[in-house]
Amino acid sequence: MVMSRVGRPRNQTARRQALVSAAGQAITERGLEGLRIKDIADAAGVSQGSVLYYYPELDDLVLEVHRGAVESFLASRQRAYDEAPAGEPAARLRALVDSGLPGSAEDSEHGLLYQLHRRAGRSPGHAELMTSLFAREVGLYATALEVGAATGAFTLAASAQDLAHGLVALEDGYGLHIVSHNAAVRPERARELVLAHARAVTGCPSL
Amino acid sequence: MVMSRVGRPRNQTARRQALVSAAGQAITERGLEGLRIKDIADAAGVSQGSVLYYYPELDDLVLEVHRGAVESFLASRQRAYDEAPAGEPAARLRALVDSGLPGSAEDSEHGLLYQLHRRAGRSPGHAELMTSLFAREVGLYATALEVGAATGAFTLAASAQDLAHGLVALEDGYGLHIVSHNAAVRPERARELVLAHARAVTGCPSL
DNA sequence: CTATTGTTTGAATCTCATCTCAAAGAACTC
DNA sequence: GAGTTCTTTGAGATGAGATTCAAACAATAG
Repeated sequence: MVMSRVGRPRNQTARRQALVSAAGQAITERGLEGLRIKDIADAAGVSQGSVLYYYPELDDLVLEVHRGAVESFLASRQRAYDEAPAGEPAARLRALVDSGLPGSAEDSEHGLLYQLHRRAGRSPGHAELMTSLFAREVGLYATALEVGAATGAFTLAASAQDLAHGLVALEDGYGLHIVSHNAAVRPERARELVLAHARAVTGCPSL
Repeated sequence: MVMSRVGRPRNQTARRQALVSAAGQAITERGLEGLRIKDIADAAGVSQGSVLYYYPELDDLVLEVHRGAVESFLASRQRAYDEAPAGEPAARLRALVDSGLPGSAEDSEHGLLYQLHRRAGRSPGHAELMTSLFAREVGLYATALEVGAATGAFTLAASAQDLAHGLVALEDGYGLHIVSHNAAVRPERARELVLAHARAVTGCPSL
């Protein structure tokens, strides 16, 4: 007798995706600390019971939100890089810098990411996501730097890896202050300072 | 008739100080999200009622914890700077870098600070503290850089202010990853990279 | 000492979000 | 259509923590 395929295997993945999106919205609005099942349910237009049906452990849902935010952020940076003219390493590096800093204190994409990163200190899963994000951002920068060095546009002051590390860390530092409403770190100024640093380590004046 | 000075004006400030210290401990142990009045009371060795007696608004207490953490952190950096040999700008700068990075993922002083900084996005009071901390750290670095430039030990690649900004942001970026358990950012490596950056912008090989 | 006000406590109460669950509804197989 | 499983709901149980409060206690003035 065959284990027959019966019943109602609907669009679990679609529902889950909707819940992840709704949870991201709820976190953006009320913060990670004040996150309530009700908010997620409301944002998704379903009942509280449904949320629990798909995610008996809320932490799993939050982890999915983090994963989604990381992937979408990386995709948007990759896109920014790809859309800049391939023949101009400086333009591509600039595109990376622009895509890596929050545009304002209320930038919701960056805001959500920083919120979720907070959990990394206490949750290995979140730490892993943050580690992966960092490594892939470093990879993006390292590629951009190496291409520039290969074409002669850049003269690297150290290994592409190390410089890429520094750029990502610098970005993260400024980004943290921007989303934290540090009045002394205006987005435009942060952008200038990161670019100045990039200029210094690549020896490329046109940055 | 004189408004007579009667009653029991005891050591309110001492009690408050004790509560602030206890709250800092509780936050370190359980995180800002999981902070319970009971934890604070236990850490301070008093009843829950006493905590509310002094801080009807828990937020006020948390803000005091933040203020205390900022002041003590700045004092320790100032001390590190002062204790390094006054005649050696490179040594003083190195001392600043060392005091600005968490020694490990479990560094409780840095961990507490990053925890508290999280509130800055939603609370003006916390944002102000973070802004003040940043400005004063920039001041420390700027002084160190200017002294070095004045004595000829450093050749600054840009204004001391801008370079100091960059150093603090870099530190914060690495610090964030360290306390977040990003496995790719080891404290020792972060220290090396910050020093390399300092070396690059000061032109001082002995850093 | 006594009155007065500051301090502390712990138990009772309130609040609010999570968790549980039985029943209703929906899609799919046969 | 009948049977089966998946899905959704909402109301009530549960529970953790905040808040209230009256009573006990302490220190100081006079």
